[in-house]
Amino acid sequence: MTLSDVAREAGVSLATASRAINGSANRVVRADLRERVLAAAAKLRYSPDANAQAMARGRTTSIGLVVHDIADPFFSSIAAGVTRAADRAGLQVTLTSTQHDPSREAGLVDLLKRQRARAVVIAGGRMDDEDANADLRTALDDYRAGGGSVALIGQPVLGVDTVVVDNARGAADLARALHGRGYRSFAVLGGPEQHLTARERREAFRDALAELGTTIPDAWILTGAFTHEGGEDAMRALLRGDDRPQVVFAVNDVMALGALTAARDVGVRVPDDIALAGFDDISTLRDVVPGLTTVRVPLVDIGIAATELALADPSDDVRLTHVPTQVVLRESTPGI
Amino acid sequence: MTLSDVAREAGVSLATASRAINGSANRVVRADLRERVLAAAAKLRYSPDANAQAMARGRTTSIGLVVHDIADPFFSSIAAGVTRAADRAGLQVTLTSTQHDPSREAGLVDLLKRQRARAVVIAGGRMDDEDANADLRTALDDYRAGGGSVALIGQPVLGVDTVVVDNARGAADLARALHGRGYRSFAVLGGPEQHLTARERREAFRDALAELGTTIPDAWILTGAFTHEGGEDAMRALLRGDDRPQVVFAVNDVMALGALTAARDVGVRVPDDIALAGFDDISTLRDVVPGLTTVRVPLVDIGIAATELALADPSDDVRLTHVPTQVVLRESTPGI
DNA sequence: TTGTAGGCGTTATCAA
DNA sequence: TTGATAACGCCTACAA
Repeated sequence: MTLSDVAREAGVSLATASRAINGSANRVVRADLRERVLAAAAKLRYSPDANAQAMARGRTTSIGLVVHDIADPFFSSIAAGVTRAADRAGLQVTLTSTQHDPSREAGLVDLLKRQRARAVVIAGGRMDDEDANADLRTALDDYRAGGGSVALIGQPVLGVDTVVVDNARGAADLARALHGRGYRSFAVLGGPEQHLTARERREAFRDALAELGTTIPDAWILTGAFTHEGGEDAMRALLRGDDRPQVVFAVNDVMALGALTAARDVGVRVPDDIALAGFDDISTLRDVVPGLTTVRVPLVDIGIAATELALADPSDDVRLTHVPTQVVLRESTPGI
Repeated sequence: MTLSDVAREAGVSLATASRAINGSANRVVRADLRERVLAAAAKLRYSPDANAQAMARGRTTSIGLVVHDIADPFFSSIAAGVTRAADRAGLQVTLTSTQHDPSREAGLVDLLKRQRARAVVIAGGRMDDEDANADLRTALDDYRAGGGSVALIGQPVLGVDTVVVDNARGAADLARALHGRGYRSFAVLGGPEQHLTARERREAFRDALAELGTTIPDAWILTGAFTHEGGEDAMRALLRGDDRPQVVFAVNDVMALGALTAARDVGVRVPDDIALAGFDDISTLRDVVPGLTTVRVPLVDIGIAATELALADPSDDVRLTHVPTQVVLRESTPGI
């Protein structure tokens, strides 16, 4: 079962067996000996102990991933990218989830540090809340002090390498595209006040419209949770008003889908009575009718990019990988 | 950084430091010493090395999960259950993916064996193909010989503990429910010929109808991939025919959604022109219109159940956890 | 209750 | 090229 058994069976020393099996760089084993070792290993069904190897080598072969909810298509697509990139690099992925509680991120990083994961990818967007970020920052500094590397997906606010989604550009492009289709009155389901991704999209959308001479009334910039339910609630609140915008922009697709549910519930038709747009282009949209206008974010690629960033040679300065977005116009915003 | 450092800092032996920090069962450390050790650990920002602990203890704290595609809502929901159960048990999840290639399962189990994962959960259904299963069976036997435990989700064909979904019952219930709504002509998008889950659903559906005196013509039992595209292709083929059934049963929701796409493409309305039903009740359905009739499979619970099964005390005989299913009638099958 | 020391399975250094 | 042997960081009899 152990390498010693293999060595004995092959009649060589432990060291030789080790070299024969992992093909250590400069050290070469005579062909016939290697054959014997390999044969012995096969015969004994030897399986190297990754933990022991990790100890001896001083590094593991695993990379950690932190998400809020793996069942959310946003995160599961990113996870698909991470697993693919890790696989290519010969690494395993340790999946951890906050179960929607951002304050657990720091604890998960600590956990991953104990595993001595080589790198960690954190997939949730940041909040504009120094206290909330402080714990995570400490955990990350700690982790990096131990030799681990980190990549964030979202905003580069923690001094570590980050895959930055061009939210502002995407939201502005979307605003212009909708304006181009003739819309002149807008509402925004804006997500949590302090959620940076939500904020970037919200504000860029508003500002781009302002440049075109269209103002969104404050009452039509609603806040709420970054979830399906959050979108649903916000939409319901919006539709309770006397007046109604021509088009609603939800700062992510999941919220937009919640808004769609709410609209249907109260008998408001999309896009006949009100148009709707989201952000992310999650895979779920493939099956949604009417097709939802959105801004495509290449989620799988982002997972890959983050993994590669985290696995790259350490660098002194903070690296940023910018990811472009692309407006995708569909039936939910046919135009006026 | 290491426990020795902590021990030195606290002025105690390595053993005492170890006991103070992990609170080893029967051995008790005097309060003041424990305090000192804990203080030293905190001061030095000590983080136990999980790999070293694993070596010394002879067991790791991780559990492996094998899926075909983490971005598929079916698997990501199961993964959510697995992570939740693992979290509760104080374990980490190592996520591995075959990227849709079932023949990679055996290799992933070998990998997990090298990691000395405590338990492995395999989430893909089995095929009726002894050759294909042989490799996996060998890998699993090997893994279990090394002390690992396994839980399968699907069919109990490999001699290991399995979470068994009552596919036959669900499909039969669905058949009866549709028959009860007045449908008398049916087609089945049946998935891969040898895929056991697909087969169970397909055959039980057909048999239940036969008992009610309704026969499905062979030409209307189509095979194809177990995917969105598979459903789309099969539906397209079906709709090319001169005649058309009243209702189509796709053996899983992802295929049903593909079928929906195909129907829309060729201008066939669901449910006005043709009714449609799926199986699984994946979370995506929440946002699909018309609401898709399906058979609910509690995916998150299955993930939890499989994890608990894999973590349970070893047993000599094969354990099966049966999971009930439930027909959910929605607008896609309003009845005749 | 505390400390000493051996062992977990590999890798890697250093002689031979 | 091969083989002893000392790490790697921790746990746990066994002794004190």
